[in-house]
Amino acid sequence: MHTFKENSASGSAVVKTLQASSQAVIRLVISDKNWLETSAVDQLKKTAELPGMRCVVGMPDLHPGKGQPIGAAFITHGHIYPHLVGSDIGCGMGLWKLNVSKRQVKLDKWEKRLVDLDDPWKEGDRDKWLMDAGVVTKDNALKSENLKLGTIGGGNHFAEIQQVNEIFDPVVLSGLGLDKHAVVFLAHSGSRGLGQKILRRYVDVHGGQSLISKADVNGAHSNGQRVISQYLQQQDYAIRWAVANRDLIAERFCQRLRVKKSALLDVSHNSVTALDRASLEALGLKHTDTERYWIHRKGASPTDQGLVMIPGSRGSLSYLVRPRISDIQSLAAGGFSLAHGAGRKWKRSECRGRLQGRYRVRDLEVTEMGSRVICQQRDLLYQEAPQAYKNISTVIDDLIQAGMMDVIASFKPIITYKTRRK
DNA sequence: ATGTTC
Repeated sequence: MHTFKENSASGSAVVKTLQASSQAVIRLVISDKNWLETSAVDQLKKTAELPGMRCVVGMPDLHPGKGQPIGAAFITHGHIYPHLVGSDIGCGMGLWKLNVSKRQVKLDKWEKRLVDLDDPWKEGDRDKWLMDAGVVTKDNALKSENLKLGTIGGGNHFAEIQQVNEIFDPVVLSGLGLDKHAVVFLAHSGSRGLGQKILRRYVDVHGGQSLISKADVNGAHSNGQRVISQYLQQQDYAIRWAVANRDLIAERFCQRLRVKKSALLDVSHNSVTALDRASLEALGLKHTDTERYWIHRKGASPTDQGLVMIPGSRGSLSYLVRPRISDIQSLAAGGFSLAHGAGRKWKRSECRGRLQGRYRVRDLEVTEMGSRVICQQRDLLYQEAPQAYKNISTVIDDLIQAGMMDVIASFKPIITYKTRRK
């Protein structure tokens, strides 16, 4: 059991400082009523020991990952760690408004129309789609990944048709053109094999080591500046590729459903970016010209990109939220990041054993909310069952209590698409 | 998370 010291500076009982001394501050935006695995905290502490690390913050959806935890923000000075961003560079949430109302959705008919969406997009030119989106590269090895553009992928990725459930801020919601009858499309996907290829290039050479941005560093990392700008350039390409990917996923679904879409937001939760001066000041850090401060987000949404969609598990509500930019001190205490979802509670490997005695495949294909889940992979269906995830309302509550955001509206799933591949 | 593979 851990004992936490309250962070009196932030004035919040949710934000807890685990470690304030030594080189890096460790904080958790996690209340006592939230589920938290010890191994995730151990992983967080381990990353705090990396050279150049200044601040690590666990989000309310923090859970263990492969070496480093998922649902966290990592602030470094002078160092970039590609492996902290992970292989799915640019993974995130895209949200669109559909030009239909909830009563126009015919469940059976729509479900039947959602076919041939796992294979590469053949109805159009993938390279042209990227070109039109301004996503171009001369790197032929990266171009070869374009085959998968417009596909969702596996794991926790999904596409979901949702309806408005509850409205908390009618003014902001109507500003988006949404009312209580609105239907939206949410895509959670990333850069597929592209991000993995980019990460591999750096891990093969540097392992878990950082790329050092220090301009005048000597010795082994004297080419650090060049390596770091290469990584950032490739990362930027992967992020923009992932945005175009989510847009094509939405386009393919809309063509099947014979509806029109209009974009509402697209926010990535896996990336590394430089911290701006105002953020540094809020953290009490000094701005320097020779070395930058970097924020790595792994399963954490940024608070400086406007509205954010935080989905629950499949079969629970998703929340459209607005970061409280007027309270920069609370945002700083929370690592300028929000949760990216509910967060796993159980390991993938243990879900089937825990659930298959109580739930049959048919029980999981229709959720307690009455929504449909299209997932023809039995193991994945169990791995992604709502029971395998934390309670999203606790995650949302923790972020509100931390003073970091306000909820605009909640959304209820109608159809979740995972895969038709057996 | 992904692509490849026993």
